[in-house]
Amino acid sequence: MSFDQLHSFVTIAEEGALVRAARRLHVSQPPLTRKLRSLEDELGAALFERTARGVQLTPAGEALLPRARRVLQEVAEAKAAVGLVGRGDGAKAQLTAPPSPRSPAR
Amino acid sequence: MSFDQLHSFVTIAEEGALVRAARRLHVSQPPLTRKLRSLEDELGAALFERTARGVQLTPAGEALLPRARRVLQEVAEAKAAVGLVGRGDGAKAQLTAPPSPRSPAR
DNA sequence: CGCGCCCATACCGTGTGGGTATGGGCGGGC
DNA sequence: GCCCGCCCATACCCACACGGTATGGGCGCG
Repeated sequence: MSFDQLHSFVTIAEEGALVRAARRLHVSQPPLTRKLRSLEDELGAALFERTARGVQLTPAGEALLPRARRVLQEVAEAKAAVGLVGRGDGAKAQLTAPPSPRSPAR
Repeated sequence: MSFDQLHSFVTIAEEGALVRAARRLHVSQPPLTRKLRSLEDELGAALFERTARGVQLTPAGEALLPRARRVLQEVAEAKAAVGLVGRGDGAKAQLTAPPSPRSPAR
């Protein structure tokens, strides 16, 4: 699985149609069909019902959607945190101890 | 970025050496070198210091490590949730409303 | 001083991902 | 009833990325 797949999934869910999501993601529709298919395949469950007017979330899809959003957001935060620390800003040094549930003393 | 990259990063951090991580991940060492390099490149910061004895986390790497672990765990939970719902288990239907920030579920 | 451990690079083959072109189904307008 | 537009699926092709093997260079330790 990749973040890209999750991002595609979220966008498809928001747009309600593959073609619209494809336009918003600046890709063409066939790759999206494949990506979604591979994701469903990997998860072992259909995430959308295909209709003539677009797609609609299945229960499995609705279960995944909020989690996918959360994951994507956390990744973005992680990137930002690393960026701050990595570029050597002393003032942000405390970010090295992130707001994680429990800090596993490595 | 991919989950695979994050997983590799975490394993490298735990093992303290690319070769050991490679063995544990059932891949060879060169791909790991590249994967790590591409991750560092994408983040714009070095995550490890390379030494003759292995690798050592930089501040940026230490900032990323717990976040990476968290992301990976959330992905695993998302997969599990979809699996339960998708295979049509009515009893787990309430999983469609996922547990907020973090659940000590597991 | 040699040996072992570890990371980096070079090179190659395969697999995956994206793009274009095309087909089929369904609903709405006339 | 027919035509047109929208949308998803498939087939085919090409390029990039990923993984593996082989090899080189650096450093610490006995």
